[in-house]
Amino acid sequence: MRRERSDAARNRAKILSAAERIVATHGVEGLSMAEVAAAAGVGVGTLYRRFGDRSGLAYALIDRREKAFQAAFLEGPPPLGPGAEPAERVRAFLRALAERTVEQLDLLLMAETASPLARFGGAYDAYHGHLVMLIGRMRPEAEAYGLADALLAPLSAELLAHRLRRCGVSVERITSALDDLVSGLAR
Amino acid sequence: MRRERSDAARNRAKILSAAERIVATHGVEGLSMAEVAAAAGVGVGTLYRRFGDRSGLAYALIDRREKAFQAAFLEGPPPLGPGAEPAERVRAFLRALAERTVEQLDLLLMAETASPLARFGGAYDAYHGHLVMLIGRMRPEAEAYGLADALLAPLSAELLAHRLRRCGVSVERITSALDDLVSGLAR
DNA sequence: CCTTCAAGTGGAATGCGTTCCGCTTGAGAC
DNA sequence: GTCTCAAGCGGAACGCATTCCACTTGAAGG
Repeated sequence: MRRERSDAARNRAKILSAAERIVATHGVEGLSMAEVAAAAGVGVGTLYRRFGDRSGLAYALIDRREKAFQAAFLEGPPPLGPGAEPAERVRAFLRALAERTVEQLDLLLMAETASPLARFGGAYDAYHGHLVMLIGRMRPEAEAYGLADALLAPLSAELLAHRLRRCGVSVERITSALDDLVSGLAR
Repeated sequence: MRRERSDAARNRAKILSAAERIVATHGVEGLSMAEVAAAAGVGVGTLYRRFGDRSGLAYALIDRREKAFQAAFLEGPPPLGPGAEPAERVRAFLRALAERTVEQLDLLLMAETASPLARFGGAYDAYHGHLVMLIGRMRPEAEAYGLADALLAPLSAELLAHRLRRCGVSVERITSALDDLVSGLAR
């Protein structure tokens, strides 16, 4: 596939900065496609050509931090990156993921609402693969595939939002429960 | 709150049977509010008065089986109901939940898409409470609250749909991985 | 019966995500 | 420089969930 045309790249940038501005001033609720298009000075058709749909736009807004996060656990310094013990890496990963999810909670909720299965096949599978690898090193005989889901699924934006906002549970409590679970596996 | 008026009850029944008919013939995608209203011979306003929104209608369709399921694990015969060992009850519960979720997968996906936080505060919390109770009996010192989420979250309709339909994983594999996790806890 | 009125009703109106399609333009080929 | 055309563009049109509100009615009290 050919490289993006220069006017298209310019529009992509205009759209993203308009969207960021809108989120900053009116929150995620204010992020309607027509609104963003108007603020960016383009037609709505252009938004859809560039980002596919509403959730695609949301993921694009999330993307920069996401890339940094993936780089950190794949090749960054320990305890997140290679070099530390597998169990420690798993704990560090889950804590970092929880933190990142909370930071971007509104955008993630919006993205998942707009298109609920989009997160699988994207970031989720990358996290899952990473955990399967680490769990395999901790306990080669374990059912790493299912265990990885048991560690990841409780950190979905939706469940996290519920626990934090409606049950008044702290992130620390959630991550420390997962820590316990990992320690149980490591033994 | 007063009892439902007789015409209202009649309309509720008409709407539910129309909705069931539509799901049976055109699948969940065909279940639009206008469609259901027309098939039931009522106005859309009536649908909203009775069921709140699209996801409310979906949960109403799920409800009958849901009630039977809740009765089964709360007061039915072992191993699901009281009488069996806690660990065995947890395993039976998770297997039954997975089965029920798969059976109603399309409706559940639709309901969660339409209003993603609605499932918490409803059935999810009931399941969670049940598991917290059982885990507390298995291991009083454990972080039952977080563990319950780690057992439940992997059975969300969305993750299950992904694993079954896109990854080709079987339900048996998913539930047996959870079985292992529970056995690890029971030790 | 008759009166009263909260509960219930229907369907037009609204808002928003998404699609469609005829027009425009960047950029490679000659 | 000019030709060509795939890529890109804008915004009208569409479908669908949801809201709104003026009208109707079941049923309780007198």
